[in-house]
Parts: sequence; C-alpha cells; structure tokens
Amino acid sequence: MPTATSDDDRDPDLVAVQESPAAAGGPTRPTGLDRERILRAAVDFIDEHGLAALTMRRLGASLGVEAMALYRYVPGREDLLDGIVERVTETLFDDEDGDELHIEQHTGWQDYLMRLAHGVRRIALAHPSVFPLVASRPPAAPWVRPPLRSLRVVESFLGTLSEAGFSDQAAVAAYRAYSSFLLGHLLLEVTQIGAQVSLLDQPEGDPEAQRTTDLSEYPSLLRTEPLLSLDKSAAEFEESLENLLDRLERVLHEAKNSDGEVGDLA
Amino acid sequence: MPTATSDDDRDPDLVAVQESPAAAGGPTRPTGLDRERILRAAVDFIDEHGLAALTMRRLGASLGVEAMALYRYVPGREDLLDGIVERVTETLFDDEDGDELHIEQHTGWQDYLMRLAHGVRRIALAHPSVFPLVASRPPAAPWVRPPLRSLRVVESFLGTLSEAGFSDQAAVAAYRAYSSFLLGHLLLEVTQIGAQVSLLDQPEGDPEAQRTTDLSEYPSLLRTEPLLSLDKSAAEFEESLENLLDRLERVLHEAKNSDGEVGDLA
DNA sequence: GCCCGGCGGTTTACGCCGTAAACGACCCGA
DNA sequence: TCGGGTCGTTTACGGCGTAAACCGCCGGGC
Repeated sequence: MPTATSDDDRDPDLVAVQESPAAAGGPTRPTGLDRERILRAAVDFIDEHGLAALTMRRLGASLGVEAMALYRYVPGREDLLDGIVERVTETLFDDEDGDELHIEQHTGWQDYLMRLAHGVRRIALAHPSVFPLVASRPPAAPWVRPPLRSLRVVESFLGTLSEAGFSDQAAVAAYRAYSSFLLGHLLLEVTQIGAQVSLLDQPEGDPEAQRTTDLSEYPSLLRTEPLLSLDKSAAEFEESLENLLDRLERVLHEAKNSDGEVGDLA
Repeated sequence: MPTATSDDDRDPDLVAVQESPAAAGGPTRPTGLDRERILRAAVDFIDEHGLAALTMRRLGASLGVEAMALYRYVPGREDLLDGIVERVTETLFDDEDGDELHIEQHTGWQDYLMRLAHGVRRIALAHPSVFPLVASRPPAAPWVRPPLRSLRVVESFLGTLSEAGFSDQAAVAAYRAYSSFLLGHLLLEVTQIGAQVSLLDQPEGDPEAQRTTDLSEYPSLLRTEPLLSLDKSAAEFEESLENLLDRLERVLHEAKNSDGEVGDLA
C-alpha cells in the first residue's frame, strides 16, 4: 500500500513524473552548459540521490563536466540552492492550464485557495527531497513565509482576498494561517515519504533484528500502531484545508455583520 | 478575541534564558569531558553561533579540547545531532512543576493539549536555532511526527485522548493534525526570529542601498507591508490552537451522539 | 617500589568539500 | 595572421569528518 489517499481512489496531486529522455543514467550530456540546464540537472540529482548527496563535484559529473565549470553560470553553492528553489516553485505558474492563479481565472477566493494549496502540494509530492529546501531557505523578505516564497504569489494571495472583501488585517492573518498550514502538513508528508524510501533501500542486516522498536511499555502506541502506519495524507490535507477555509469564512462574515469591529483572526 | 495576548502584554512562552556562568566567552572549561557536558556545550554553541557554524573542531575548541577528543563520548556527528535534539526536547518534562504531562495532573484533554503546545513552543523560542533540527531530523519510527519526537510523549498524547473518549482513529487523526499545526507554526516563528537577527548584524554596505526590495509592482504587498511586518505570533498561535481544539471537540461529540459512525476527522 | 594496562586526550593522515586562480583550447572578426 | 573572448580544466588551499597511531598519567597487583 504505497501512498494511497483514501482507501482506494487516486491522489490527484500525485502526478506521474516522466523521466526526462536519457537523463537518469549516463554522466554525458551532448554539449553546451547553461544556467537553466544546470538547475534542471540539480533538481533531477536531488530527486534521485537526495539533498545531502548534492555537491558541486557530483553535480558537475552528472553533467559530464568538472565542478569548476559550474561557477561560470552560478556564483556559488548557496546561489545554486536558491536557484533550485526558485525553479521548482515557479512551476506553480505553468501548472494546469496557463496560469490558474490570476484573479479573474477562478471562481471565488475559496476556489483560489484550494487551487493554490493543491498546486503547492503537487510540487511537494513531485520533489519530496527538494521540498525541505523550499521550506528552510531564508526568504527574500522577513515577512515572506515558506512555502509561499515568491512575491508574485503573495501579492496574488493578498489581492484575491482583499477583492473578496477581506480587510487588510484579515487578509494578512489568513496568509499567515494558510502558510503555517501548508508548511506543517507538507513538510511532514514529504518527510514521511523520505523515511519510507530510506527504510526500503536499507534492508540489510539479518531480517529478524530489523524488527521495529519495542513498544511494550507504551500500551496506546502498541494498540494504535497499525492506525499510525496508515497513510491518510491526502484526506487529512483536504480536511484541514476545508476547516481553515471555514474559519476564514466565519471571520469574513463576522466582519461584514458587525462592520465597526475589524475581523482580525487573531 | 478570546484568550489571545493582545498587543502589549508579555509572551508567556518567552522565558529569559540566563547565561550559564562563564559559558559564553572563553574556550576553557576546567576539566573532565563527558557526554552530557558535550551536548550542553553543543546546544549553547548553536544558540550563540547558529546551526551551520557547528563543526566538531569548533565544538571541541569551545570545550578547550581537540575535535577528536569528542569521539570518545559521541560516535560521530550524526549521533551528536540526535543527542542535541533529544536533550532539548527532554526539557519538556522538567519544565514547570515536575511532569505536567502525566494524565492525572491536568484537568481534561483540552488543558493537556494546551500545556503540551505551550511547552513545545517554549522550547522552540528558547532555542530558535536548534528547532529546525528538531523539525527535520529523521524520527525514530516512520509514524513519529516532529516536533513530538519521543515515544513517551506520543504515548501520553494518545492515552490522554483515548481516556477522554476519543476513538483510536480520532486520537490518531488528532495527533496528526496537532503535530502539523505545531510544526508549521513554530518552524515559521523561529525562522522569522533567525531572519530578524541575521538582518540586524548585517548593517554593512552604504545605508542607502540596504533598502528593502522594490514593491511598486505589487500594490497589495505595498499597502499591507507594515501589517506583514507586525509580529503577532503569540496571538496567532493561541487562535490556531483554540480553533484546532474546537474542531477536535466537535469530532468527539459527533462521535458520541451518532455512535454507530466513527468520528474520523479525515 | 615497580611495572603496566588502560583511560583520556593529541597528532597525524586521508579523502571529500567549496572555491580562488592560473591555465589552455578553440573560435571568430579585424 | 593574429589577438582577444568564451568555456572548460588543472592546480591549489583551507576546512570538514573521522580512522589510526601515539603518548602522558594514574592506580592497583606484585
């Protein structure tokens, strides 16, 4: 049972990631380095070998080139990581059909927030090993909250909510609650994916000693362990998201009714 | 606006951290290495210089000793990091008065969840640079979700909710929603702290060019920028936490009324 | 008193890291 | 023909984690 959503239907945010033609195996690449090609190779590399394995030397090798060659297109490792994050998060916009994020495109702010959330989740699930980078790289401005990292997205978020009748305070509070929700849920979800695969490719040692930790001192854990091991990420994401939207809607309506008081959400 | 700390009273989770006597400056320490002393020094070091600055050599130097001396007490760097996390999270139990976490101690599951949340938040705020480690270190079992990392805490969590009438499914779902909430909120809060200090000690360059990014293309951002820069972390934490508890309470009561159906929260 | 084993810390060494700097090869317009 | 630019390589340096050899010292058995 891999990463099933509810018990038997598919997770709409889990899209098959097709191998870029002849990208995986050989260290050769016809010719012509280029910042864009480097970033693409870096993302592929992290997807395949994990974040910790990414070094300038190895990334160079994966492009059939010495490490120092990369420095002609990338100022240094830190900037490379920033570029990776930027590249991955930018796929929010070419997702789906054109740009789903434009205000005129969607039907209401709830629809907008749901599209945005699933867009970010799709990115996280497509690149589980890259997502911790999206979560932890220092943001451009101190009030930019991962995983909503680009000013363009934050602007679109605040603009949409404003237009829908949210006060500035309420919109900002919504932005904060929304980003906390996304970060917490998705970071835990991709971590769990990573933990599972790193368990799978470590079947060494005698198969008996590989037994899970002794839970005999923890009766509740022992009893609920099968439940804890079930993956309900997709359903829980949906549930939490809808709950957040309900809460925002309550704030919005309260502000409209008693409109002397500012619906502040905090 | 219920229990939230409003604009001007103190944050109860922000406790003053007193300097350990003569710990900050000199690299000297009387004598006698010891795993516990090493871990303490490591936490102090990270608090002072940041996570990235921690190396075996420098940690050794901060104890007046060569790097290799540490290896007599710590198998390696990875294990050191695990030890740091364990040491920091264990202070959950000696917080407050004895162990606040025992089931008999508190009055109801809501009170328990609030104490637990504020306990974790206190840890995060006391060691902002360590918390990302708490959040990202691979957990002991795949279903252990940071920042609630110890089996003891998870057991206590599930036991408390079970005893309060939650079904096993509902308790597990609550555990997941709760850990997502804590992780998302606290990680963003400590990140913001780190960003602010790292901005403060970088006042170099000519003071004019240090101007913040140009926001003229982003009208909503431009308008709400002062609001975005306001720190309302404590109040928002409280608000989100209370909302989560309300949601859990709803689940619990629905399950009790129509008790053929399982309140599943997801 | 002497010796000697092991405890606790140091020295040395190895391979990998990020990256500065010098160095070619190759191409193309004057 | 040539001289400069572009693009990648080579070489080198300091710092990293850590394996292995080394050594001073101290306490107990003879």
